[in-house]
Amino acid sequence: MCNQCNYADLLSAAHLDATDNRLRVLEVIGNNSYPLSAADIFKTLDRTYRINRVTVYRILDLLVEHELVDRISTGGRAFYYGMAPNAHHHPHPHFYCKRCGQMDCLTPDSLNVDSDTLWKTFPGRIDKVEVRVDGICKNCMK
Amino acid sequence: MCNQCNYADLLSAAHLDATDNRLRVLEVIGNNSYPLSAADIFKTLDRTYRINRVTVYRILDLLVEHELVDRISTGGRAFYYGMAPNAHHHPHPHFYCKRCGQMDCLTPDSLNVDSDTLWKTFPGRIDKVEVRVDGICKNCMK
DNA sequence: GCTTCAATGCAATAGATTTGCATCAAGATC
DNA sequence: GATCTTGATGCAAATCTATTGCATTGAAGC
Repeated sequence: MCNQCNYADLLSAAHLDATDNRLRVLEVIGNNSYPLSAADIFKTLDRTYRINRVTVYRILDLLVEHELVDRISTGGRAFYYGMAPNAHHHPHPHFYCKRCGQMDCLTPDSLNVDSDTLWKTFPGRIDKVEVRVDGICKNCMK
Repeated sequence: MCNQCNYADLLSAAHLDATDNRLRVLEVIGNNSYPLSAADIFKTLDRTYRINRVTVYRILDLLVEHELVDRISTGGRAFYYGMAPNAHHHPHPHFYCKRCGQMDCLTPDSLNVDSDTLWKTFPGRIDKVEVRVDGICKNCMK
């Protein structure tokens, strides 16, 4: 849950019009404490405002392209979406439960990843380093 | 390319019959220097021996389940498959080029990941830590 | 020889995402 | 004010990847 991000500002800083749909998608992602799938986001929005599934996908693509939102791969088939790193959101690893499909955010320092050397020496362009822990969550262990 | 793994031994150590198809799938994965998609593996095999796509998927599931093969997520839609960590294969991060879809192995120490604390303190079961670097590869940069 | 069972093939289906094309509304232009 | 343009959206169909259900086959055990 983020009380610090102003979603309209984020959009305009990325030179994107702040349409109702874009704001709503961004709010759903930003107000959630863990990443969501496109289907989750669609379902959440569609309960209140009628919106098309494809519109959600297109907005997600746009937000990812403009680096407002992070597309996170899971151990499953669907991508999950969370806020991209910015002033209020630091990069952090995720935990994916392969039993229930829930994805959680781990604290930025729960895993210590030193990628400095790679960034300096890699013969290509690095956009991001994704760290994901797979396993079974506490709830599913019971 | 692995000259050290004996695939029949790996299978029997996992209590799996060493059928021709299983051996071939394992060989394709083990003899390749970077992870392959199920479609890649299928195409490679089907050129020489007629095999069904579903059989490839089923063998991959089996090998992943028995931890002979690692299912690796990419920044794209398909999973890629590489040898699971064993005596001759150490865990290592991967690089995924989002332009050409090629996935490369990075050296185990190109990124320094310290996950000891997490393994000790995490309130659930951890199966693996996947580290993936996304970007554009040297070739696609030209 | 007969039974059993795992491995495989084939066809159909599922799930996530993308594409093509139509529509609509807000501005810009005349 | 009428027209043109453009970006955002909706809807239907297609695509890609993976999975499921059911039939077949072939070797091992009896």
